[in-house]
Amino acid sequence: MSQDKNIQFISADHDHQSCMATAIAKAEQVCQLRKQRFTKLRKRIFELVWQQHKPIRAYDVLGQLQQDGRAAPPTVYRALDFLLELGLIHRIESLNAFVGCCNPGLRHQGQFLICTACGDFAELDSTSINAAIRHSAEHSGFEVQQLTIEIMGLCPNCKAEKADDKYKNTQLSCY
Amino acid sequence: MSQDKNIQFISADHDHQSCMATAIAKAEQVCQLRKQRFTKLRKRIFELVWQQHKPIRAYDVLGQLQQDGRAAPPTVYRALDFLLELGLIHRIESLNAFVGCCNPGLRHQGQFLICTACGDFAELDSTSINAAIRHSAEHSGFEVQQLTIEIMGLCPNCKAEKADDKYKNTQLSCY
DNA sequence: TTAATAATGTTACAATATAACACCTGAAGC
DNA sequence: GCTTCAGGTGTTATATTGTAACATTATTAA
Repeated sequence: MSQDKNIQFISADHDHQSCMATAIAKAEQVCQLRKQRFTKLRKRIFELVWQQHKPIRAYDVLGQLQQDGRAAPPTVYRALDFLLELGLIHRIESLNAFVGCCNPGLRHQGQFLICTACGDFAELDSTSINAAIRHSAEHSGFEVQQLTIEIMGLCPNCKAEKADDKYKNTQLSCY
Repeated sequence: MSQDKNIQFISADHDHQSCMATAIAKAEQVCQLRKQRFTKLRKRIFELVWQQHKPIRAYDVLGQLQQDGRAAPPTVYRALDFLLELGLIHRIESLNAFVGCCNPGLRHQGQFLICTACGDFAELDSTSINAAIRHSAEHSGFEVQQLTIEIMGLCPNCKAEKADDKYKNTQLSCY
C-alpha cells in the first residue's frame, strides 16, 4: 500500500518552529547513528534549508549565512553535500534547489510535489510509483541506481485560489 | 497497457544516420504543423543534439557549432529552447543536458533511463508510471502540470559488462 | 601532548544560463 | 517588385550555479 496519505502541504495553522525542531532532533539522531558530526555550521545550514518549507537555492542559503558573518560558496556547498549524503535534505534538480527531508533516517529517494504558484512542496514516498518505475525499468534489463521524480503543479491551496481568480475575472469581464 | 516494449538502447548494429534522418524528417513535419520555422541553425543544433544518442550539454553543442564558425551561448540556448518548446528534444535536469526526442509530435513528457556507465539513454512513455504518479498526486488534490522523471542506472549492455568485470576482478584477486 | 584526521576558510575560477540591444532575413501585403 | 514588420540571429556583457586547490582551524584518538 502506498504512503500517499502522508502527503502534507503547509497549512495556516502549521507550527513550523516545532516542525523544524523535530527535524533537527531527527538529524542529530541520524548523525549519531552514522557516526558523523552535526557541527554548528551544518546545523545552521540545515536550519536555513528548513526555514521556509520551500525549496531554497544554494546562493540564497549563502546570503542568509552571510548575515551571520563572512562566508563563501564552498562552505555552503560542502554542508549541503554532507546533508544530502546523509539523506537529511534532498536536491530538486529542476530548480537547482534544496529541501529538507521529512523522513530522514530511512534510506529513500522521495518524489516531490512542488507548487509553481506558492513554491510550497510535499514529499511523497509512494510505493506504487516506485514499483511502476522499477518494473518498467527492470523489465528492459535496466538496473536502477537512482531516481529523480519531480512533479510541478498546483498545490490544493493554490488550485482553490486559481478557481477563485477565475471567478473574479469572470465578474470583471462583465463590466 | 504500458509502452515499455518500445524501450531501446543503442546496439552495435544501430544505423544512427538513418535514425537521425528520420528524426529530422519528423521534426520538419512538426514545425510545419505548428507553423514554426525549422531554420538552418535550428536544424544544425537539432542534429548536434541527436548526433551521439547521449545527453549533450549546451556548451558542448556550442563547441561543436563553433567548428562551423563563430557562435555564442545565446544562439545555442535560443535554439534549444525552441526545440524544447516543440517537444523535439528534452532536457535532462539532473545532468543539465539535452537529448533528442524519439517520438515528437505527440505532446508528452517522457521518462528517461540514463546509463551512468556509457551515457546512453532511452526514453519511456510508460502509462503505468504516468498513471501511478497522477493518481498519487491528484489523490491529494494536487494539479499536475509537469513531470520530471529521470532514472539513472546501468543499461543492459553495461550491466552485462559489469558482471564480466566482477568476474575479472575475482580472477585477479586470486593471484 | 601530539599526531592524525576531519572540517572550515579563502581565493580563484569553471560551468551554466540570460539580459539587452543591434542587425539581418524572410513572409505577407501592397 | 518593393516595403514593412515580426521573427530570428549576432554580440557583448553579466548573472547564476558549482568546484579546485590549498591554507588554517578544530576534533579525535593515541
